[in-house]
Amino acid sequence: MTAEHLLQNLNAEQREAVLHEGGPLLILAGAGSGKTRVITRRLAYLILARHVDPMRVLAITFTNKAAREMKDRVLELVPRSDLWVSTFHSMAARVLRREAAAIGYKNDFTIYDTYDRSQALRAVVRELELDEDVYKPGPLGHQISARKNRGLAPGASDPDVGHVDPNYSKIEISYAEKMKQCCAMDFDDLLLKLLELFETRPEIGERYAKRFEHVLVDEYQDTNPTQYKITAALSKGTRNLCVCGDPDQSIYAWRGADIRNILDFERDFAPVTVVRLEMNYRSTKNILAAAQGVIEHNSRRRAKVLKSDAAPGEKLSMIESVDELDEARSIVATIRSLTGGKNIKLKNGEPARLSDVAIFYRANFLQRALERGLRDAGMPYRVASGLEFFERREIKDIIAYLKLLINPSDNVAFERIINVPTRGIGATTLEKLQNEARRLGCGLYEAALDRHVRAGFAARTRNAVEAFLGLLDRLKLLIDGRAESAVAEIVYATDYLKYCGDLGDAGDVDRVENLRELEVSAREFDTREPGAGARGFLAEVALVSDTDRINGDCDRVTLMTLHSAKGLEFPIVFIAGVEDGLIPHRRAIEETSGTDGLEEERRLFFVGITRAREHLYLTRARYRTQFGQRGGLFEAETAPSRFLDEIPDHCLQWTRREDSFVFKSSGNHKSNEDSQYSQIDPGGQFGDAEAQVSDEPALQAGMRVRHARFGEGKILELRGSGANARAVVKFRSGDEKQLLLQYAHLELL
DNA sequence: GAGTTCTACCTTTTT
DNA sequence: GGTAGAACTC
Repeated sequence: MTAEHLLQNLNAEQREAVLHEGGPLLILAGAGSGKTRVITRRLAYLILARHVDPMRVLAITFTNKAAREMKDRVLELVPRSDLWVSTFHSMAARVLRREAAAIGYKNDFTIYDTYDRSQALRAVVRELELDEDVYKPGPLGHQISARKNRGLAPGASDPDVGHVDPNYSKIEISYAEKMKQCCAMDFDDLLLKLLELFETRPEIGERYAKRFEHVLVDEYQDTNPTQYKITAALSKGTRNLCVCGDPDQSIYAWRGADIRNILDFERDFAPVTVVRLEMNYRSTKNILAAAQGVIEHNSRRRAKVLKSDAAPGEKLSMIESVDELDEARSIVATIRSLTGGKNIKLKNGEPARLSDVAIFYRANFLQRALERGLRDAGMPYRVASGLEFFERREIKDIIAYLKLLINPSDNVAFERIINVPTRGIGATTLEKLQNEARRLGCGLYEAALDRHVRAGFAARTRNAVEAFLGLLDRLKLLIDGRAESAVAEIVYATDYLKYCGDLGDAGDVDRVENLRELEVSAREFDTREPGAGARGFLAEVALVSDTDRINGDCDRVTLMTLHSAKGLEFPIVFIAGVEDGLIPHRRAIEETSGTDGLEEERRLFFVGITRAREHLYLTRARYRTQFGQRGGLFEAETAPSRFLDEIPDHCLQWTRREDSFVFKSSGNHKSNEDSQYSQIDPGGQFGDAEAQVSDEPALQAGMRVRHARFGEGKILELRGSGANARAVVKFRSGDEKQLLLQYAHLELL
């Protein structure tokens, strides 16, 4: 590869961005404008043509997966170029592991995720003897995070609010102390401590600023104030800072991102070269027109129109189905019609495959129904979003062992595993240990190691605790070895597989599977990062999300949230749950002041639309189950998203799936998939009289029935028809419930 | 101290 | 409908 090659197939603006020599550069890259290509070429060009030492280039991405991809793509252009590509968080962790002593931490500090943070906060509230119903760990953590991101010290008063609840201040202070004591940092701490390091030890900051001759930050519209300061600190020396982003794709204000970072970049880093990439190479004209129509409704926005040479392509489809299961089926049916081999060909001339298809949704709970639909239809899929693997109990348990072995001060890990698998150490013993630890001013593990402390326990407890300590002692050797053997040994030595069986629930097979998978990813890590070992594995695992775990080489449909879809593209895209209250999300509108919340929702929808290259389907369920039976089921029909009105009419075709369809389908999913769609009939009433599933006896008022959950009761009244058929039942408990027959599975007595 | 059932809450989005 | 912690029972 020569430098000349790196400039091929670039338009004038892209070329300018690649060639820009030094000094602050702002790349305003519209959706689908070839940003990734520009960035990777630029990095390669720096190395090949300007002979910058790869070691002296720092590139920051939004996710670990993006980091890996960027690194791979640069390696394709320039083999053996050892760039530093990572997220802000892993970059911070990496620097801090090296420099921890300078801010009074040990190198082996633990990284707490949101769950660990909640555990720590729960403990704090308990220690302070405050009301746990008032001070809930989730919201507390959120608030602490928000305050940290605004640069407020623990317990500091908030100039914008004035009065701060003194109990809250106490919690915040104790939490900070606890983190210090456990030698732990949460996600926000990683960034803040890095900044603290740079500020309190300027010579260290300068060393890094000097080391990085070029700094590049991708997705700059989603950086928060702390990240802004880190960026500024790192690029202070050379001023060779290139940031890249799109204000229209800013979707992380809720976690402290500040869109002003990108809007004010020109002012803050003046003089700045600005390159605008506005030629869209990704989507059909129809998709682009829809995206443009939507985003133009944002008032706080610099006008920008994406250009395109593409063909108009197909219209977008809006499919309105009966309920969430029907929605899933409609998606399956559509995918089948697109990918069945003889069917459509994509622009590249290849027939569409399942891996060309992605399904996006606003909230994780939508995933379940979609998955069910796909699974029932036997359609392979993979889920690339949210809390899955690393949130699993068994995974967290094994990781907690690793954490404690590496960082013996980690009280949260200690509490998690002292009795997992169960070994006869209960709440009483733990409480004693906590008291002793407080008295001695040490961690729980250290307290347990003290024989005087253990002397206070009953013989049986003492034995159990000593067995536990012995176990840890034997495992200790593992932390300097390979990640795979550490994981495998912990599972083996704790007899964890047996414990999985003892839990006696339905999930034990999955648990064993998951543990296998953990071993596999440990092995992969060992191969990928030879020498990093168990320590390195733990460090990585703490910052890795599930999104990072998906790999592209299998022929499956991909499911993910709209947020994790950012930066990706697919030939065929479905966005499910395009309903008001979901997109835009109810809480985004309610909780955020003014129109900001709504505008961010609109950007999120825009991000979703612009992921699609050729085919875009929007779907909605007219009735959506939320909170099981209690929620949305009995509420009025969902409303189509208000954003749909913003899509030009000529781009969008509406389709409505009929009600009776669901009933015919009951029990036999296969038959539905090729069932007909019907064109919307504005005047027509769809509800028909076939209220009952054919093989179920007709219900009548007065009949006695049993419900799986509510028990026995009497039908007072029957209402509605079709999918809407309901029974009002008075149960023994005295409760009167309205149940949808379709779901209630009432048993006749 | 362990195991079972009960209850509340949940559903924004993630490093 | 599913989870996680609390309350309750043995």
